[in-house]
Amino acid sequence: MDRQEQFKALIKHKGLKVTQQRLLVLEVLESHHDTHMAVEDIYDLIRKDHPDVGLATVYRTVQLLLEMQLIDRIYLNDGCVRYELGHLFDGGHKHNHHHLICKTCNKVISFKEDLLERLEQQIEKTEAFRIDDHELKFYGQCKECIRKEDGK
Amino acid sequence: MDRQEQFKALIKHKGLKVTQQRLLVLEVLESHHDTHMAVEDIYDLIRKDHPDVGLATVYRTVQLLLEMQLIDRIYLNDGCVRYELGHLFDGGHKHNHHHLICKTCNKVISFKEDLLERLEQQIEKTEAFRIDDHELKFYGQCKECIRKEDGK
DNA sequence: TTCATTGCAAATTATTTGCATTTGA
DNA sequence: TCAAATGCAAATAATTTGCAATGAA
Repeated sequence: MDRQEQFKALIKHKGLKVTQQRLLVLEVLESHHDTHMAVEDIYDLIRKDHPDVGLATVYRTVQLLLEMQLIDRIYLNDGCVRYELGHLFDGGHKHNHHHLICKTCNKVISFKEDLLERLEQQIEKTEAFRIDDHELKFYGQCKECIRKEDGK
Repeated sequence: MDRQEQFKALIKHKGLKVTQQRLLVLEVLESHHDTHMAVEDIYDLIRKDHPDVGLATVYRTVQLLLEMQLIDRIYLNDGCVRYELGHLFDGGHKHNHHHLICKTCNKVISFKEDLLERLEQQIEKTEAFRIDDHELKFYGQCKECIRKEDGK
């Protein structure tokens, strides 16, 4: 069962309807799976082929997908709210938000790494806090920006 | 030199003025150093004793403190923007944002931990990205909420 | 058919800005 | 004195909501 089928099943199971608009939002997020998209970005891409989809619908759909935990909300430090396809679609294994954020060009690089498990275990013990999920951002400079700065 | 003196010196050095309002914002952040405050929270606290300080001034001051890197902006996943006293005031050592966020009661617990250094080194090598700072959030349930849920 | 969903426009919320007035150095 | 800072109100930006029309089951 591919993502779209999975999504349709989930939607129906909730007693909701599978609409063109919902599929479009999902499609856009799927095809930009490597980036982090603001609602306006999603809206603009949908508009190209479907000019009469409303912005409010995109907001509502994003909200819905978020509640269904199919997408994740990301706050980078530029103040913009962005979204990306969530982990449930990646086979349901444990979720990780790992981002390298360049403070010069604002590029965001995602990476996968599971070295935090030991730390989590330690924290669960010392803080008596059950950890379900984590989000880790490193701020610094990407190689392109380091190179440019050196060249000055 | 205490924080306030340090702040006055920095402000003057920039050719800016030490005003009552700026001191008030700093004071509020200092006395709530354990929490993360929204601009409105800061404004409300200041208002109690100084009813004619304007909200716009608080926004402007927070902006200024942020640029001076004296405070840090935090995005929790409830969509609210909050601020806390930054690391420069803690002696200038390397900055860490470590938060445990309870998904049930939204309580935020801060913790200090430097186990990420090895991971940073590895990433600097494999991704060719220079890391200046990081931010780590663990989402889960705090002990109080675990207890309450068990008691149901 | 029937109720969820949509598009639109208006409302709301958070934040910023223009400007006349005030104030710190 | 005099530019920087302030308070207020108006402007802007992001998001949400009310409602009549539309569309999926």
